[in-house]
Amino acid sequence: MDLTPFSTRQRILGAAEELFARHGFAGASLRQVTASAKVNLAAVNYHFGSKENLIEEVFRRRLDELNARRTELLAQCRDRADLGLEDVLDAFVRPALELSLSDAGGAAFVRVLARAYAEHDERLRRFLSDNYGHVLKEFAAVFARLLPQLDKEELYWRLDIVSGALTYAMADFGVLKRRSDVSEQEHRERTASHLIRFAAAGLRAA
Amino acid sequence: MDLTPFSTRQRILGAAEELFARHGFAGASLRQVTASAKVNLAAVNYHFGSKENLIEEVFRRRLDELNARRTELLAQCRDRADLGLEDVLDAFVRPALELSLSDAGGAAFVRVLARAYAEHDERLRRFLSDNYGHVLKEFAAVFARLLPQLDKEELYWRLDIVSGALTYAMADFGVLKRRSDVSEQEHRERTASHLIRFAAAGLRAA
DNA sequence: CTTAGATTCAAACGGCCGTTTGATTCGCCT
DNA sequence: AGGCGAATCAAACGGCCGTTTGAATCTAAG
Repeated sequence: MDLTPFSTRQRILGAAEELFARHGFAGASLRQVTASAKVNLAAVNYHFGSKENLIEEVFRRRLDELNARRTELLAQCRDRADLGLEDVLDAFVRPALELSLSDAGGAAFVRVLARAYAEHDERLRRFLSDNYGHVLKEFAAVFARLLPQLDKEELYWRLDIVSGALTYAMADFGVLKRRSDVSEQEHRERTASHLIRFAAAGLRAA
Repeated sequence: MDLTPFSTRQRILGAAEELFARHGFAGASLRQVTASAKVNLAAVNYHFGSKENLIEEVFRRRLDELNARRTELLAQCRDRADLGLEDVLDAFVRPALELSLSDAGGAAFVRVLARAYAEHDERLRRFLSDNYGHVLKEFAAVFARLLPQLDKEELYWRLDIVSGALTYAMADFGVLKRRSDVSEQEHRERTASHLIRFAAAGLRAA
């Protein structure tokens, strides 16, 4: 009987995701990762080449899907005649919300994403910018159309603030604790909804 | 001629601040810290007892002053008759802004603070909550008075989002690059000003 | 000057780190 | 059945980690 139907590769990625979320990239060792994944220590370097590459693969596995979904929802926005700020914000936030609800690893990954910002690592930033920067550009263009009163610089300031608030809130970094009478799913959906209303008001500010 | 007029203790704290900001708590080693501070390796354990305690002291040194200044500005708010949201937000943001402009270490510390959120470390969170939680409570009370239309839960949601956006923006985590024709000081002041306007609009949202 | 306490120092401690090796096992194809 | 590449394994590599030691060096009071 095989209790571990997932491949060695997948089990490593899953364990790395959770441990990186909890202890950071430097703080989580490959020994912890491989022990948690119940695979041999050498498997990481066999399948990924190095810890650095493993980190990149942890991002790639989730971001490919996340950004495809964002692009898809944004395309739906473009067709709408009565498009509101809230719709575009939803197209950006909802995929992250869905990811965080999909499974335990998805929730962990949202925290990993937030850690990536804090790390300020140049290689990691370039990797993210090279692979997923175009999606952010597409969103910025749609926001620009909806907020014609803002000049380009002002718009970029505000989008930067929005992405910060979003990253922070979805990663559950705040001090706000989930009430015990609210399910994890309900809690996250409320977070997203509050976030969108707050961000829309901030973007519209005089 | 003594080129290093600061005490061993202070030089360790300064070097630790900068290296923790750049590489994180796990990523910056005591060997890097003591080399950068030009002190003996053993000095850290002599003066602070452990790396954990050093981390706490890095926080204490700056937060005591930061929160005293916040409390002071908040007290001035209480006396004003025509108090606006922006004034209270300013009382919260300005001390962080002043700190980040005071010296290189201050700017580094603002990033260290943001890292503390990302670390999600239980001991660190308790330390921050125990020592500085009362200041946040005072601000929350004043915000509650200015936003009577929001119930308590709604208010806490929004303040949580505000503190996230603030932490993220002041730590320069965004992708927005400072324009070369704007000084570092001017850049940070604009950040604070944009932040306050954005947050005020978000807090006022219907 | 002497002495006691505070501080600094080089060196070493055991332990964990990321990575590599070379042998062994597995799964599949002819 | 035999062979071959892919995958797994235990073991070891050099190196850096946080911490401790005990001697050397300061500093200031008796």
